[in-house]
Amino acid sequence: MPELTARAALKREQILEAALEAFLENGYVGANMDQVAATASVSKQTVYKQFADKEHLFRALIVEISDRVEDPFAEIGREVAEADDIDQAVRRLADEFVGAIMTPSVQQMRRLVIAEAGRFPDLGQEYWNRGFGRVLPTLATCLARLTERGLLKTKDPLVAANHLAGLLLWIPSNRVMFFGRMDAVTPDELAEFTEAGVEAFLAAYKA
Amino acid sequence: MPELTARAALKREQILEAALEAFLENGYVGANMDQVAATASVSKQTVYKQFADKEHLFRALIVEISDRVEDPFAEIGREVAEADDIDQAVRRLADEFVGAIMTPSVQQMRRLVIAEAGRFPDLGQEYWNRGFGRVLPTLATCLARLTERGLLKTKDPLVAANHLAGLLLWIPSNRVMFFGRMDAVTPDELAEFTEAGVEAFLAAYKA
DNA sequence: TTCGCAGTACTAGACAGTACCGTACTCTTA
DNA sequence: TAAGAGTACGGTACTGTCTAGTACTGCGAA
Repeated sequence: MPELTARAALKREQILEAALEAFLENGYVGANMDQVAATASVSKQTVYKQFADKEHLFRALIVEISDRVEDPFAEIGREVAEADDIDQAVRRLADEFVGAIMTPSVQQMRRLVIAEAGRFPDLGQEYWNRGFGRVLPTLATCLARLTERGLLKTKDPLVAANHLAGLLLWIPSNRVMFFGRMDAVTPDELAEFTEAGVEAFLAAYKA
Repeated sequence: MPELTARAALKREQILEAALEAFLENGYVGANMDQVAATASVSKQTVYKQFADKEHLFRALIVEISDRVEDPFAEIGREVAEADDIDQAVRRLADEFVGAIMTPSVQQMRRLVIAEAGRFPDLGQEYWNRGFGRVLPTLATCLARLTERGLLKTKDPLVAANHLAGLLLWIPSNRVMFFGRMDAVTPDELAEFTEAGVEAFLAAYKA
């Protein structure tokens, strides 16, 4: 990546933001470069100066976004790992987890990446590795510590982390994916699903 | 639907088959009607005689496919519901379930429908209702019977069915969705995931 | 003056959908 | 059996539209 002037970097941000909107709405093939330039309040020349072509723009966007995935569980995971009330601890973990994942922006990106995984398999893998691939081990570390402290019994903490994710997210995530709308799951339902998932997880893994 | 001659019905099948291939490969926008006609060994005229336009073809395809989803669990569910060894019963159920869902054709359709759920939300819903929406209650009925017989303890069998699905499918399904290739999960891994999921389910729900 | 960019016009190609022609099959009538 | 009418279809060419990417012009800031 060559050095960019502050001005150019700003334009770049605008373009990426506009591209995100366009790709989310219409997919890779359906997105329109004229539209991207217009939404970014930038000329096409500027777009093509920063990104060689549509594909490069798309790839840069996915990488950029997946880099943004800050791991919000590093801190929470550490806290929860030292809690004494295991029911409350898992419930807290689950709430934070579901709250972070069942977000419009995350779900939309998820749908976009899945949609284009046939065209760009490497991007799907990259997004996975940088997204879930970073969060799950954090979760697992937390579960491992709780196991160490005798509050849980997990044979393989990473598997347990995946099971927690599956119990919590399978229903609402599928609903959002297939129905194409975030409001396919109401906050009340989400809370119910979460509670049911927590109970099942505790039943399976509480020491 | 007007009556079709045997001849026309055959053409229709050829077209749908070709369309399936094209849409799976390139998505809705990327699929090419010339290509569809060519693959079906049919003229464009014939395509447009049977289907008003690209959108109608796509909709017909999705409905057709989701109608084909025969419920293979009606029988197996009944058998398993009367089994005496609960570990073996759940394991059997899980194997059949995973075997039926983690299939190239099912996974590809799933990816296609999710990819186009933004453009055709009603189709996503339809596919869901006719696919999982039919299989899950069957599973739930089976779990309910096992609960009745004192082998499991499920508060809400439908929730339990969803939990079983989440435990079994979350990992491999995500892998396939994001990596865009079926071979993102080897049969060995799939067997491991299934076994781990069964154990977690039994730990949570065994009476 | 020079550089970067907005605005716009342009090029080349792709593709949905239509039109038309010639052929082959089917069904009717004698 | 034969002829003729109607119909489905393959093949192909065509139209209109859309869009990725390029080129050019003029303007405003350093």
